[in-house]
Parts: sequence; structure tokens; C-alpha cells
Amino acid sequence: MTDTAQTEAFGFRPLYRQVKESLVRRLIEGEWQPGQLIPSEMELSRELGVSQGTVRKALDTMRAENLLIRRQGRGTYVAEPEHGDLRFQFFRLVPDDGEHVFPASRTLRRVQAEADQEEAKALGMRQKDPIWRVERIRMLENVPSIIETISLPEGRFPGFDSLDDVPNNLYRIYSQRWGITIGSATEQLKAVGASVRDAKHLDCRSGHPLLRIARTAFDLERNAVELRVSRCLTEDAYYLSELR
Amino acid sequence: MTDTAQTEAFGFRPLYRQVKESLVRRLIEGEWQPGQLIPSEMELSRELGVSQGTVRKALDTMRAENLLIRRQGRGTYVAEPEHGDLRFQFFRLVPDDGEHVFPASRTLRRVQAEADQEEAKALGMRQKDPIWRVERIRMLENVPSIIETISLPEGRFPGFDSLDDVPNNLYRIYSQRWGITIGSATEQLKAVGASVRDAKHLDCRSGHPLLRIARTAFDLERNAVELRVSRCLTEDAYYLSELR
DNA sequence: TAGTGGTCTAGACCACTCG
DNA sequence: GAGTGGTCTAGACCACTAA
Repeated sequence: MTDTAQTEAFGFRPLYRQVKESLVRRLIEGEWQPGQLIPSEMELSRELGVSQGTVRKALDTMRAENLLIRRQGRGTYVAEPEHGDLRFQFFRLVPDDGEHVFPASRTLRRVQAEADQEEAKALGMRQKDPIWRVERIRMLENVPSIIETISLPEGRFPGFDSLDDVPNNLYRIYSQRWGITIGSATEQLKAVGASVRDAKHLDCRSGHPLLRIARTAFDLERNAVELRVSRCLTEDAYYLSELR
Repeated sequence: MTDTAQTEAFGFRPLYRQVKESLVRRLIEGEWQPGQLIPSEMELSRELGVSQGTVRKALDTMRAENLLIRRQGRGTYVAEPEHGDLRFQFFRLVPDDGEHVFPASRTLRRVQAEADQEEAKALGMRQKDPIWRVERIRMLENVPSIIETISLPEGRFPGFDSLDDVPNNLYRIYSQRWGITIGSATEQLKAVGASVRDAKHLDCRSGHPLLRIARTAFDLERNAVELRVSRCLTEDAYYLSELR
């Protein structure tokens, strides 16, 4: 690695962190694609000139951050966003009775627009900066239950308007088409009353209590890349939050 | 340790897991109290007859579960529930503007009661089993913002009714008085309309949208020991959920 | 059977805390 | 300076997967 000596006066960084950062950089630069097998511990340790144990510690912390999936006997894979066990990483709405399913969706509209105050704040832009905005309805057990507005900085998603349609699993296509991997998100939840428009699409009275989820999603470099505001009927479902 | 041979046919469990389980048991049995220093890695490895590295792995996984706090140069401490940085482990409601504060509370009533269906299900009891039930109001920035109902199995909290008053920080007293340490919790969130009673205490219209948080809290052995249902005004606050 | 990640050990040195 | 946790190494063996 670069810093062989530990006592570099100021700014001591453990070797395994340097290894980790170098590997994350290669992930970000697309050297290894989601789902792909990366080199084994032994190969990496030879390549980087550190011990296998140090590589292992770097890989293990990356697994803890859901960047990698490791399988004994097989190897280490780049995690695929919203795939397999990770599919529900960002989808926490569970039916009261029944399976945790991934909801189908129907796009209502897709437009280019100017960022409003909330969008600008969440995405680190200025008001009136150009964005893409998508509105869609999602079904839980065949009942329209969620109306969501998705906002994307135009600059990060060139050609978004030329997509044939908006696929159900957006994070997958962010990764495939624009090389943007969603690594984390924060959600702010409130209870609100349904607007007239919400009420029409969700088949409820206006003013009916809805769970409002404002999710800001971040790429691997911690840049905010998507704001998604969902209003959800929670008569037959709940948002699950696990604390430690 | 007990299982020296790895290949015990069925039921292979790594050494460090056995070490961890033995240490957790000692925590549960009260050998070390919250805030107390536990033996060093070297001492434990000698005592248990395993290498320092194995003890370290056990301690590190326990730290990852917030059971321990480790400090270079000082030692390893038993984590204190709702202390220091952990105080907000279970309190996720944040004012829109302003500090993340721990809300004051005022007890409305404290009664002995029979478990209803929701309480029985959450606490793994039968309906009509005896419970303690506390209702209180909590303040966010001097505004009554949360009305919460706390349900406890009577058997786990003998003499709960003889407490002089119900302290603001309940988890602390569960630990001090009954040796019950809350280690994890799950929360189910919904949007509901305020009941007449809710509305009176929260100074809003009945039917007004409230965020309903149903928290089931678990002790270190994963027994459900508390159900806490909160109804929150979210005009000026939000529930924060961090996803990976 | 070869190769991978998972566990376990022993020993060295480093960074931090405290008396 | 003594003791603690943190990092790093080297090497052994185990459990799992796939050819």
C-alpha cells in the first residue's frame, strides 16, 4: 500500500482502511459490476502487498456496509441493489397479514421540472435547478396504496426522458444505465392528511391520515441522488423499523 | 471452552460464538453491571483457555450489538441503556428545526389491567393476563406532542405500582430495579386519526392525522418485555429512519 | 480435489490512557 | 512505564462449493 509507515505523524490511518478505500474507489469507478465476482483474498493480498488478514478486515467491513456479499467456498461478489435478500433493504412497508412483497407500480406522469424548496434542500441543489420528476401509484395486494413522487437531478441522469418506460425497480436501472449505485438512505416519516389529488388516486377521503415517507437516497460517495416522497395508506400495512 | 473439537458432527458453532454466549450469559446474570469495566482481553483469554484473538472477536461482535463499549487504553465497559450517545437509540422523533432532545413527560394514569389482544400478541401472553399499564403525555419543545401507552407484563415487574412516580427514562429503571436490560426493539408505524381522547390531550381535532408508533422492546434474551404505543403530532417533527 | 471464505492461534508492534 | 485495546502478520486447519 501507499503508506507503509504507521507513524506518519498526523493523520494515522490503519492499513485495512486504506485497502478498503482503494477497493471502494475501484467499485465506484466500475472496475467490478454489481453481481460480479471480485478477486479472492489471496489474490488481493498479493496484488496490494498486504497480508490476507488485512484484506479480510477490509472486505468484512465492506460487507457490513452491504457493498459486498461473501460466500464460503464461492467467493466475494459485488452486492446488487434491491436483489435477493437486499430487495427489501429500502422498502419497509409490510402488510398486516401476509407476505412482505415488492409492490407493482403504474406511472402517472413523468416530467421535467424545476426543483422546489424541499427537492433542492434534499438533493443539495438550488431552487429552480432542473430535475426529472416522476409520479406513480403502487399496489399492495392489488389495492392502490402508495402514491409516490420521485425527483432526480437532471444532470446525474442524462436521457432519463428517453427511457421507454419507468421500470418498477428503479435502483437497478440507476446502476445499469447511469452507474449510480444506491448505498444508503434516510427516511423522514410524518402523518399527513390526504390531498384531494392523493385521495382520488388512493380512493379515500381527502384529509384521510396517510403515512408520508420522504426518502433521500445516497450513492456510494454519499451524494444525494434521489428524493422520493411517498404517501401511504396504512389501514392494512405498517412501516417496520428495527432498532439495533 | 466446552467444545474443543470443531467437527462435532451436527451443530458446529465457532469458538468465538461460544465465548460470546458465555459472556452474554454473565451479563444477563448480572455479574457485570452497566457502566462497569469487565476483564481485559488477556484476562478473559487466560480464564477461558482461548486465544486473545478469539476473545477479541467475541467482544467486537458484542460491541456491534451495543452491549459493550470499548476504549483503547482504558478497557471494555458494559453499555448503559439510554446513556450518552445511546440515549436516542430508541427515540427517533426529531423536531423539524432544532435539537434532537429527550422529551419531558407527565403521567396521566397508571393502572393494573388485563392484556388486550394487541398487548397479548406483542408480549407473548394470553388475553386477560395481568399487566401494568401507564399512560402519559410527552412534550416536544414545550408543546404536548406525544401521548403514549406503556404495557408491561406484571410478572416481570413486581412492585411496579409501588414506585413513587414513573420516571421519564423508564429503560434505566427497568435495568436498575428489575435487572431487565432492553437490548433491541421493533417499531411498527402507521398513520391514524386522533381519537377524541387523544385530541383532548394533544390539543387537536379528533380525526387529525397522528403518527402511531407501536414499539415492542426486547431484553438481552430476546423476550418481549414492553409494548409502547405512541401517537404523535408530526406538524413540527419527523420520525427518522436510517437505512444502512 | 482445488480453491474459496471462516476460524483459530501466536506473536509483534502501535496508539491511547492513566498513574 | 505499565496496561489496555487496535492493527498487522504468518500459518494452520475447517467448512463449503464447484468442476
